Formats: sequence, structure tokens, C-alpha cells
Amino acid sequence: MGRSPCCEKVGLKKGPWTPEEDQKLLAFIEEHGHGSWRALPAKAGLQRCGKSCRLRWTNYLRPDIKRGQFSLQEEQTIIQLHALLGNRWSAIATHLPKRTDNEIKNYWNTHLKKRLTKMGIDPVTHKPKTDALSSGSGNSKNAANLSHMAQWESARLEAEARLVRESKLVVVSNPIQSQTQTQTQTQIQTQLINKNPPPQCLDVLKAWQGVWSKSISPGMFPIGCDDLESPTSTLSFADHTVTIPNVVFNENTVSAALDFAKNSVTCEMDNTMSLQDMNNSSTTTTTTTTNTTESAWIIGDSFSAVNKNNMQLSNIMEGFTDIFGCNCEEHNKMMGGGDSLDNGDKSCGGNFEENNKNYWNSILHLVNASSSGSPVL
DNA sequence: AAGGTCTGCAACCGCGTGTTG
DNA sequence: ACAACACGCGGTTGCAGACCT
Repeated sequence: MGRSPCCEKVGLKKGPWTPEEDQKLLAFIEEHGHGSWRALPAKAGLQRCGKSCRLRWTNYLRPDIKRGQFSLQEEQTIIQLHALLGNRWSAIATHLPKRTDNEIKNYWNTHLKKRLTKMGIDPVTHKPKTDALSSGSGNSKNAANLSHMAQWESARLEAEARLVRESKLVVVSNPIQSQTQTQTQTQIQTQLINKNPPPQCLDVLKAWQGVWSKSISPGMFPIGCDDLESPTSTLSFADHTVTIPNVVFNENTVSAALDFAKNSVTCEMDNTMSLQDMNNSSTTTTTTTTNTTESAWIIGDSFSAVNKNNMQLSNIMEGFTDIFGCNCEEHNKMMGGGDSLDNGDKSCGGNFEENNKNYWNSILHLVNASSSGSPVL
């Protein structure tokens, strides 16, 4: 079905907004809320299409927008999230309070992308451009694992972003409910989990299970595996919930997880039957994505909980560290919280594993930290 | 000083997805 | 089941100001 362009009506103004138009839009929304964007321009006395009004409001007029120079912390956040999420600007924006997706997108395209390129890092893959080291079979295996984890984090972040949007809608439609926003969000999350039970088999969960089953007495592992429906899976989730115990990870447990992660190549999420079991629906790209997203809450929560328990996730990631070839000090500084992004091009060398670990550790750390509480704009 | 080029950002466009009747 | 609608997202464009020659 085709869609008619939103500004098809002749006489609607385009281009830059005048202060008078801004004032009209602001005044109207402050008094009435935006309601239907399509109907808004006529009501507000604006010769604009609704889409244009919405864009102006969300990207410029909204009161909770921070404008101006991005801080170093924000830059790092963008880079790290981009490494995980790619060009999903709205998802990235949910982790940068008071910044709009459009602003972040512009800043990436005009500043950060160029800087990374200058430093010899591919802004798309976040890998050094001459990435010869990743061509080995062992490294590609690690890369696959890392990519898989990144996909889960990506999906989880999307789900979070959606929850934020949903809770916002609740607030807008009924301001009284804003006091119970957190509660609403929790309810939605619970509904999601109940509606879409977690996937039965995940490499990451397998890894955790491997750790706990090896290092913790039997029965302590809370992610029960008893009522699996999928014949292909070895995991199950009692009551469709996951509880992370207060586990102190020692060298042995971490090592076990690392070994497991290294050896766990097969991803049963790629198995169509597993997905169908999960979803009880036909296999389409859209359906798969949606359910994967919602299921991914479990993974994210697991990671967050683990993070809270002082688990050194970084050690797990050692299995994925020898992917990149560039480890110059500047990259480390940047990815790990260093001082300057503009130190110019310098030769890269030294401890590849250590530096790559720092890079991805910082990414995962960031995501974990930000997901421990729902992102709020 | 003048013209050309570059840069940054606001805004537009087209498409995908969810909702409604 | 279908079509129309509403909205959000990501890519792209156009313009104003800065910078360069």
C-alpha cells in the first residue's frame, strides 16, 4: 500500500522555522499537548505539516533537550554504543539523557566518524582497517562469539528503548500515572517476559550455566532447565523468570566460563525450530527480531546482575580479545576513558589482547551500567 | 576583499511498523 | 484480512557560516 506524502498539500511551508512559528507551536503544545500531529498544525495556526511540527518539537523545542558541545563522556558513550548498535540512533539516544537521536546522528557523522577514521579505525565495524589478525580460524570463532553477544545486547537495548517509549506514552496520555512510571515499566517488562518466554538455549546462558554448574553446588543455579519444550535445548526457565544469585566469581569460575564460551560455537538461536518453539509463530524476519528482542531482557538482566555482583565480566571477554590488530595507546585512552581523542595518528603496537579487551570491556561495562537502571530521558 | 570550499546542523524524505476501523 | 492512518527511524539534503586561497 502506498502512502501519500505528509506535505502533499499545496501551501504548506517548508524549510527553517521562524521564531513566530516556534512560539505558536510551543504555546499550543504547552496548553494542549501535541495529541495528533496531523491535526496539530491547523489547530495551532501553522502552515506546516504535522511531521514537520513533530520534528521541530522533538529535535529542538522540547524543554528537556540539552544543546551544545558533547562532553567526553558522551562521546565515549556514543562510540561504545555505536560499536554495539550500529546506526540505531534512537536506541543510542535513550542512553544519552537530553540528547536527540538527530543530534547524535549529526555529531557522529560530522565528528566522531572522522576521528575514528583518522585513527585508522573503521567507524562501521569499529575494527582497525587492516584487520589481518582476525582472519585466522580461531579468531573468527571468537569474533563470531563476540558478534553474537553484541547482537543480544543490541536487541536488549532496543527493547529498553521501546519500554521507555511505552512508558512515556503512558505519562503523556495520563500525567497522573507519571508517579507510577517505574511500576508501569516493570509491569510491561513482566508482561513481556510472561508473554514471550526466554529462548531456551543461548550461548551466553550456556556459558553462565557452565560456570555455575561447575563451580556451584548442584541446585544453586537458578535458571532451571527442567521444563524445556524444545527438544534441541538443554536449558529451561522455571516460571519464565531468571534470578541471579549473589555469586562471587573466582578465578576458577571465570576460567570455566571462558572455556565454555570459547568452546561454545553452535548457536541454537540460529535454529529455526528453536525460534518457532519460542515464538509459537511462523518464521519471519520480523517475528524473529521482535521476539529475540523481548527475550533478550533476560540476557541483559543476567549481565546487569552479574555486574552488580562484582563479576569480572572482563575476564570472560578474554576469549574474544584477539580480534583486532590495533592497540595503540590513544585507542585505549579513548575507549577506556582517556583524555583526548585528538592525539593524531600514531603507530599501533604493543599488547593487542590487552587493548582489545579494554575496548570491548568498556563497551560491555557501559551497557551493563546503563541497563542496571532503565534509561530515562 | 572576493570567490571558492568546507563544515555543521536543521530539516526533509521515504520507508517500516503499529494501530484502528 | 485489508486499507488507511499515524508515528518513528535513519539516510540525505540544503543552507548558513567559517575557513581557505
